[in-house]
Amino acid sequence: MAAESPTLPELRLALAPPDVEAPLAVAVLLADRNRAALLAIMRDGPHCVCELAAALDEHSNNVSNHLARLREAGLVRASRPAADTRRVYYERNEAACRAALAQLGTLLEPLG
Amino acid sequence: MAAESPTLPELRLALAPPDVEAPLAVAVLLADRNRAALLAIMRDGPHCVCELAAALDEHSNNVSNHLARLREAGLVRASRPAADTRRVYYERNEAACRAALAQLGTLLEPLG
DNA sequence: TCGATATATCAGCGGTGGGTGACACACTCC
DNA sequence: GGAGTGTGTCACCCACCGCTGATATATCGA
Repeated sequence: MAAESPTLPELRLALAPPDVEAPLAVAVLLADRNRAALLAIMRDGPHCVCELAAALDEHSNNVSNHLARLREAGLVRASRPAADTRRVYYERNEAACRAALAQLGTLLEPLG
Repeated sequence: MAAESPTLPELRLALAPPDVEAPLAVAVLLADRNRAALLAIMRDGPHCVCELAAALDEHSNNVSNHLARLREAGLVRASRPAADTRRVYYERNEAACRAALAQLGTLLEPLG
């Protein structure tokens, strides 16, 4: 459904829509205030869901839902430590976070 | 509307919701396929709206709208070059793009 | 076992934002 | 001036997504 223009300036080609799926997926994940805040809070170490929910003043089921999204993307890990088996602690996967930032770099950094 | 939990594990405080406005604004901008693709395409230099619209197979008014959003955020610049005063050429503001990536780094990079 | 706490999952609702179409404006060429 | 092209703006519609409430599961203490 493009506006067809028969004569584009100086016939500039290389006009295939670039593949932005990977950086787009990262941006969509970060484009929510609660998910962004969750990642920011967890920079100082692991936290359980109830802590994070209290910090954000949100229902824990909502926070759990956002954490699941981040976990599916690999940005955070969940564990139930032996010292506190009742709670689930989430922590950042720093390697994955670095990789995600690198993906965004494909949009925001200059070419090559 | 938080799930109030009277006894958080080991009284972990510092539970104020962090300020994520700036990186969030960047992420929201990038979290659209057309805007992400626009930034990616413009890495190889300035393009006019009709070129970009053709590349994305989108209506030019829609592309113009997305470019306006990017321009308001400072990520791109618009100009009407003397060689082709009929068209408006958009180019990336690399300094602003670097700054935007740095903002996202506050979410994805380790603390301090 | 029963109750309480913590987390997870899901259907349904409502607000937000992108696409579309109509229109206005700028510029060039005839 | 008038036609054609390129760009910008806006109201409207609709799909998508986050929040909510209900429910299920897990773990521990009494």
